[in-house]
Amino acid sequence: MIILHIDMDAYFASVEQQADPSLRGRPIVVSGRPDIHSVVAAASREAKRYGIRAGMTTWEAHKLCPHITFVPGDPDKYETITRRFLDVLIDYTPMVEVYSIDEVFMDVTQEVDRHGGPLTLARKIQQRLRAELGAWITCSIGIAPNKLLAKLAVEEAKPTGVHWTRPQDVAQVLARTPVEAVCGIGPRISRRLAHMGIWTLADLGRCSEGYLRARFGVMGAVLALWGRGLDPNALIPYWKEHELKSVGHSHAVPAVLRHPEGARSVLLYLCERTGRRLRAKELAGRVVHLDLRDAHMRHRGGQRALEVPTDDEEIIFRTALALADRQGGFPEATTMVGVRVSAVIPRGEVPRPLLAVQRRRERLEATMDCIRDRYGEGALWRGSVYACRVLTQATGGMGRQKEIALARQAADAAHPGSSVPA
DNA sequence: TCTGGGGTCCTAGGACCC
DNA sequence: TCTGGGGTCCTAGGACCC
Repeated sequence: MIILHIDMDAYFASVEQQADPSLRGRPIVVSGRPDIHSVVAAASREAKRYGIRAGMTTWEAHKLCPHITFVPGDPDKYETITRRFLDVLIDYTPMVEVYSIDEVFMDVTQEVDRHGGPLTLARKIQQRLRAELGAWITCSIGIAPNKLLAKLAVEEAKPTGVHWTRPQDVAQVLARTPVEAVCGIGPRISRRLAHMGIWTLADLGRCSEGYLRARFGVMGAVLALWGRGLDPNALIPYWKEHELKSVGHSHAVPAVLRHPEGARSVLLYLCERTGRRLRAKELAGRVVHLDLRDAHMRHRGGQRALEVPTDDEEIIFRTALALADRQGGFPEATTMVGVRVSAVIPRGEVPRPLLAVQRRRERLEATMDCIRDRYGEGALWRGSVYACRVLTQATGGMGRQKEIALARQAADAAHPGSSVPA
């Protein structure tokens, strides 16, 4: 089998540089929202020269390179470009797996001979992508007998290169690859393995499956295969796409809203977004999950199953509030709020609500969706959400105590009772 | 100056039913 | 008077990915 792993180089940053010539050749960082301390989603190759890496806080990036340009991320733009490069790849074979927004696997076993071998095919693909997307958007390609080894091979190819791991090279790769380099082995598992004296994939390969199973359960069986350079995960072509399992949103809470009332408004906003996205995808979910994080980075939350799957933001919000209450309310300084709806099924399979009040709300939500589809997400706001937004944007330079007092007032005014503010 | 936002999958205990 | 085992659902929590 011949598998390609295609990984776009510094993807979000390259897309921004391609779109805006004034950003080309400059150190730039694509990050989240400007109103909170965020993390680096992508660093341009120029930024990487300063030691800036994805996952770093924007504050660290600024320290490493004071003249860095921060660009707010634009997920829609990246998705559009991803569609375009998928169109190119599908031209070569339908056996394309979309692994993430900037990574794909291709099974080109049937195609390589026609294209003059794996290396020639990989280079052809790179040239095609460059021609279609622009010279600033480049990719690296790893070639190997399976997905596990192809993903390892692409690391050797970066940036902009091609690396082929042939079957006769596998033993060497296993001997030099540390376990934590494998996708699926995180800090926790690699620490446990280190305690057992296992550092490389080859070390792992010398363990019996039974030994690993006894210690890692189901994961042990997978580890045993990885240690021998085998991959139990077959390529899943894009046309066999698995269905979405859950939909949710989470937000770091801006400093001015880090009190229970502020967190409550953020939660309402996130429930709104989640309901809207469920409706857009014509899905409804039966289990609501809440996640709250306090100033010490401790998480609390919970989940609750509903009787009937829903796409109604008010039901999601009320359920999430009940979960928060069960935990003793919101932490005094809530730094993150997240809500997620899982156990989703197609909307059409959900029985119609019997209550008139619920049907009325459905119509209201459908109308709000229409308005936002037509005039943008900012066309409609609930009072309390809008108050928080204004506050977040307008409090720069104000004293911290005054900010908090103002935020409390705004939140109190917007939702005095327990019902959802309009 | 503390550390984003979108997901998936696994484990384990308890309730409940047959 | 004491009591098995399997299946399914719910909840909590953790690990990991890009």
